[in-house]
Amino acid sequence: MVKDILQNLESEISNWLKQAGIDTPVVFLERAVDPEFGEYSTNVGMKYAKELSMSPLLLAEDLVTFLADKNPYGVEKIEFVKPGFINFYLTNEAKIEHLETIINAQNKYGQNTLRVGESWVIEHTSPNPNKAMHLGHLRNNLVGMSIVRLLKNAGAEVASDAVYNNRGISIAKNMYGYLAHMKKNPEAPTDVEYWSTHKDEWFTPEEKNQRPDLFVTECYVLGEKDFANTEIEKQVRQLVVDWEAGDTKVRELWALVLQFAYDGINLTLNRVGNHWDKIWYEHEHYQEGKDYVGKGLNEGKFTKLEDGAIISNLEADYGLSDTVLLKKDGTSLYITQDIALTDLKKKTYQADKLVWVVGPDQTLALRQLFAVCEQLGIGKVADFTHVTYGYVGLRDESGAYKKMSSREGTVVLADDVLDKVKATVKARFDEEGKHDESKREELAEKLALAAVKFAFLKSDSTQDVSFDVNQSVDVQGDSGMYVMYTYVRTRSILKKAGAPGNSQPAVEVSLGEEASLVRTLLYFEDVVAKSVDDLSVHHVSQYLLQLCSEFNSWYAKESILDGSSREAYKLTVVEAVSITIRNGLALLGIETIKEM
RNA sequence: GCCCCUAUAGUUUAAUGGAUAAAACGAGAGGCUUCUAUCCUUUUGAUGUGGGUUCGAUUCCUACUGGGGGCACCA
Repeated sequence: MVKDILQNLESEISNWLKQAGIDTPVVFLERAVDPEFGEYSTNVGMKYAKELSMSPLLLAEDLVTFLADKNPYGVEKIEFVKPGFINFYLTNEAKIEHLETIINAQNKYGQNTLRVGESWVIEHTSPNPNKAMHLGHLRNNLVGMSIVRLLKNAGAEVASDAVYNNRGISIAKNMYGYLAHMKKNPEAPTDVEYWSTHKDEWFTPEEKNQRPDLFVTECYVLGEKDFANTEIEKQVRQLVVDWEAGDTKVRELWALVLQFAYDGINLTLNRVGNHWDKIWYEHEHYQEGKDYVGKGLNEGKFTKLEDGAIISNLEADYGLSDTVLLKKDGTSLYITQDIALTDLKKKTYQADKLVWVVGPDQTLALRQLFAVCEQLGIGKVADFTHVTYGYVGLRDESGAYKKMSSREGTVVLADDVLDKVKATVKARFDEEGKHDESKREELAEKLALAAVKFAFLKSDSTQDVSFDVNQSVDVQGDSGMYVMYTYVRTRSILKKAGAPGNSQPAVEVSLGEEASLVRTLLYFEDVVAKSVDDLSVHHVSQYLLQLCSEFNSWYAKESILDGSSREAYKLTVVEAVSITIRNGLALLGIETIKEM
């Protein structure tokens, strides 16, 4: 296998360097940037030249002579070149053997063992219970889920989780908005007591023919507006106090309004294939956070201010600005409950590593949380990772970049974009008269998901992106649609050829037009490994685009089912490409279709 | 004011410190009697500015400029 060939070379190089006097050489063969440099190359010549006081080129030359003498398996040619690179050319047999490796592995191709024995907990997409999911939330989910898949694919134990931050003033605004504005008779009192005995005098989302999350958004917006009125503000704050006191009727109202929100959000999450192993409810553990803060105070790690608030002490050891851990009235803050939750997560899953997939505006808050947890002995900062994802901005007609703003009404909902793409795809099917109605519907939904997911996962998740809704609908070029189309092509060829994988491939050692495609197929596992290291799946997306582009070029030039002696071999190339695309898309959470 | 992130073709995005900075969209030219043209071929065009480290810098350091985010009792 190619893996063994590379490992063998790396260890030979490593041995040579050790003999030459390097204590712990770091050697790895990387993908050569261009076919003219072979399949793999290494820069050890330049890297260790100074330490060995040799010229890089001479070092490379000596090393190549040494390696050539070993006559390593699977290697056609080794050369040293200009600044001091060493290039490795694999034999055609080795490359073709790799195709069989792919076909034998099928769905397992691309799996690795990089994180075996590790236990990870990934928090992502904790829903905001007063909003329907917009593009920012969607990005959070797609990034979070792809990290979960990458780590599982790398052999780790992974739990994904979310927190329902379901207490506090904003929920109370929802509740008030509901009481005040969703009653059927405007004359009815805005009152919890009255509501509790006249519940059917209030609208449900069904009765308003509205999705429950949009219904809640409306409650929130109206409640927020009313909050400006000091009389109403008092009532809303009273709701929080009554909730804390455990008032049954207020709790009932609270549960009802929250359920609307979560039901609605889950419609979107289920659509995109979200999964959580565990949902934490803030109201179940926020009290425990106070105990941790009290413990830290007793141990002298935190400071009590004159007004009674408890503050962190992070300046000296962490260079971080301090934050309040407990309010002067003794009530908890976001960070208070997160301390308890972090400990809970670690204990529940015996987790080695915890990841928070959260927006960049939380960076400081999370660094403070990590540091405080370390001070309390809950875990080490090095084992906590904040994976941020950049903002999703919009582009207006003039091409200017703008943040989404609920105040300006420019928030784009996840479902709206999916629906728009779906409609475009569907219209195309209708036009072409392909498939029956239900098939069109099914394919259009899957393609819309593929297009939108790919659009988000093809670039580095930490970068801000600007999202052009119209461009997302225009599904050409570097897109999920392109990759899917290519996959469908491979399936179509394999289908026409008959059952794939049955005939023993004729190993044809001369490579033709497909040479660069076969070469690219070598790198999938390297790309996946890099994605695991970076916790970002975009390397896989970029790789798939390149693979598809090369496949399509070959496809345009050469007829595959030509009845020639090379046909069986060409089919193995097609099948290897097909499997690689399918497995790559699976890492992106994109389900393939066989026809379109 | 202080802290963090960020700057690549006209636009949207790639590039473990490595070789000629890679694609797509847009604009121009061409290609289906064929395994699905949602495709292919081709032309065009970029590392914000000044220093530094290095054999080698889009990548690391530094200053400046522009953009975004954050800064104690909100979440």
